[in-house]
Amino acid sequence: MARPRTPLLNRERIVTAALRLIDEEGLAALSTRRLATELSVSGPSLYNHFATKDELLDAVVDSVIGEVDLSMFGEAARQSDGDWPEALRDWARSYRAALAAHPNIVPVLAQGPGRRPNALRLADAVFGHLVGAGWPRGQATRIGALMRYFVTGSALASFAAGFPADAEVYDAADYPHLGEAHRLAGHRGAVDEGAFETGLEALLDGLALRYERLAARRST
Amino acid sequence: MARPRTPLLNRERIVTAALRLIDEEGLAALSTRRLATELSVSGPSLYNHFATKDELLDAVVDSVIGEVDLSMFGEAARQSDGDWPEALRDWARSYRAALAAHPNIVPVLAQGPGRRPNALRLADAVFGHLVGAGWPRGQATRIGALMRYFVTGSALASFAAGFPADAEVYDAADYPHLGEAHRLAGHRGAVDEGAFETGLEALLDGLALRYERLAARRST
DNA sequence: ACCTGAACACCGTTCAAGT
DNA sequence: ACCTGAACACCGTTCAAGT
Repeated sequence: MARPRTPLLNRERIVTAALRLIDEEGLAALSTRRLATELSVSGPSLYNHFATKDELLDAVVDSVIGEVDLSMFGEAARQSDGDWPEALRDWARSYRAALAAHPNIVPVLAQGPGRRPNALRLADAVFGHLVGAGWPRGQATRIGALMRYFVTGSALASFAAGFPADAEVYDAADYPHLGEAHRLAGHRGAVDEGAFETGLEALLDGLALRYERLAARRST
Repeated sequence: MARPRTPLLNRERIVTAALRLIDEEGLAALSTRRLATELSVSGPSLYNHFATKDELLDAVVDSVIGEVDLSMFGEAARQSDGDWPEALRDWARSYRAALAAHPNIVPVLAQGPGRRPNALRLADAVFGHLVGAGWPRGQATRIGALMRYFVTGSALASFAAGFPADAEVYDAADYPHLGEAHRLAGHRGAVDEGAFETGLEALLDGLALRYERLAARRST
């Protein structure tokens, strides 16, 4: 065939197929040869669109981050300083939802923004909003970091599904308190969602406490 | 050579060498052939000690979890109900330290305990202590989950090191608030440690608030 | 410019053969 | 029981050749 009149591939088609493969069969299932087969081309064809597999993975990761809603950090939203917990809450939920839809790529994404535009935009929006709300820059950095820790950790894997549904695993002599652990996997959605929401609200309450202390110190 | 009089390998030697390879060159660098070369044997030799590469990885993961201190959950420590935040704080620090020493294996470990004894022991100790301190079982499960979310997220990768040290990356037109982000990587330890400690204390404060509400409801 | 097949240095794993 | 070399079906990537 050689070069066709209209190209068979483009970056977007490749990224979409790669993400689907990662979602359905895991990160390890994404090989350039397998992906090429999926796209009905030969293995080396991909190298006309991405220099390396790593560059392709970068594009996949940034497309996932692009799904995170940042609108709550816009100018219109920043009317009053006290709004930051609401913004952070809405953002964290959207962030988690975007990542949890593609858990197998989270370990790559968690390495940080690197030079990926969508990831840098996200970091910029969060940091800018917190500083605008009155947080000192050093604190704003830490809050951005700890929120990423919590969200990536909660999207990386289901807590409930990490416990085998087989009751035989939990020998009462070895694990006296895990007698019901085999039932966790059956309530996967509720357990994981509940843990995320409890953690998020606890974090926001704890941060609000620190924000009040800051304000009190400033007014003296 | 064939079978030597004293075995060349055992599971412990293999696990130690595998963890070193993962730490120094990343999870992708761990191949059975490479590991065998490192141990001065041929590739297939490893299969006398582990059925698959996955089984070997499981052993590596559990050896890392085995480093987490659980002594704060012992009988002696559970004198009074109000002690749970201190125990949780000490445990979270030890948990994070153990994982952050081997960040490249965290994605594997974050999949949950599976059938790994040390991981199950850890889950059992945390859950048992929280229930013993008066938390309802459902809440105790969520707290165990959210703590794992936060700790694995914070050990998975450095937040600071995720931002390239190259100032050119942060074009002011695109990222108006990231003008200093290139300096983050230089303060890697302080930023990551600070974010973890801030997040941990905020979480514990937020949870203490909920614990008080629980106690208030019970006494009415 | 964009695709192909052939080739290189790798993988995980199986298996028969050795002691 | 524990190691070996040979073999199988895979990898990521390069490159010359085609249109």
